[in-house]
Amino acid sequence: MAAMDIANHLRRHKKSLTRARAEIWHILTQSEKPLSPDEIHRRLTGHKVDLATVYRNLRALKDIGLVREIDLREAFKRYEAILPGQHVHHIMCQVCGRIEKVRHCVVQNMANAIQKESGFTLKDHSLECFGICPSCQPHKTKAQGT
Amino acid sequence: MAAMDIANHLRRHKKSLTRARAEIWHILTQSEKPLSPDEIHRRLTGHKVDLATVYRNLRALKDIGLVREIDLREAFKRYEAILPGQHVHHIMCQVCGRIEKVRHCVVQNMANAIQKESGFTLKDHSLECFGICPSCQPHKTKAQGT
DNA sequence: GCTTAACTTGCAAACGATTTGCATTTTTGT
DNA sequence: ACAAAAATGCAAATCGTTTGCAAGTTAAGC
Ligand SMILES: [Mn+2]
Ligand SMILES: [Mn+2]
Ligand SMILES: [Zn+2]
Ligand SMILES: [Zn+2]
Repeated sequence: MAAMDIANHLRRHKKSLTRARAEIWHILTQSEKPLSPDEIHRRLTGHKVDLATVYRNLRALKDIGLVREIDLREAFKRYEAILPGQHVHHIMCQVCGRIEKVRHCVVQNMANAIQKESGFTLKDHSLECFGICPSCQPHKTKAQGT
Repeated sequence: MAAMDIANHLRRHKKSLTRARAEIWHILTQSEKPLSPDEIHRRLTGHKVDLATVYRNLRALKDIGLVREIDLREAFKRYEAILPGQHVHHIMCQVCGRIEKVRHCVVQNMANAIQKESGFTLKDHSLECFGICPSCQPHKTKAQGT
């Protein structure tokens, strides 16, 4: 989604390109990981933007398909820009909380099998992984108790 | 998880087998779909159980690995009994809300690829699908506009 | 640019799912 | 049955998120 296109995308949906929206969109496109509403709010540096406005805009951007909402089993949701040609999932470290992208999408390969098994037409999916990152791997010692 | 084993499983974790727990567990094992705390609460027929107790017990059962918490993009979480040898995901109809099991797990096949790509040790994952169920399929007519 | 309608925002209050403090009750292990 | 540990009911608190409304901004046509 070129920075230029977002305005058109918004206009098509009768939405304005406001300062808050532009800044939120910028923050999301720059971030390497999905951000919480609060994190986004704290990164807003220009004119004052209310947290409620952040929520309203995240919802608006999500509704028109520019932003994806992600549940990583935290107390809040995270949001990330949907970039063209990118289908991304995530893996979060259960020890340190680090979040990385997983570009591998397993679901698309199996879409047919899932549709066949369920009889549903598959439209969308959530896939998030949890594990232990390289830095948090337990150190192996010679003793290998139970 | 045989009905008998749950008591032992609880005991191993210093948890009691209370009437509320037994009843909640029974409700979960009988349900064909994951239930919300409120749905569970409404299905409790025996002696009075407070909704807070339902929440406390769902958390307890989840913490000791008997119950799984599921996010289907609703305002609440759903819970389901973890039965031995079952690895299940779900697909929800975006039109009528119907929920079906997806016994197919795509992630396990790709676990190695994901671990290789991310460097993480994969421990767990969430995978939920969304689509349109057979009853809600749009009726096809001869006209096929854009 | 000017004008007006449509859309958005700040602010404070409301919401709703979930959690928690505490006195009381139930369950457990002996 | 008994004491200790764990769980419960109840009411209040929490906290992420939403909403009403008056005021401010943006979009579109002159
Ligand atoms: Mn995918
Ligand atoms: Mn799976
Ligand atoms: Zn880590
Ligand atoms: Zn349906």
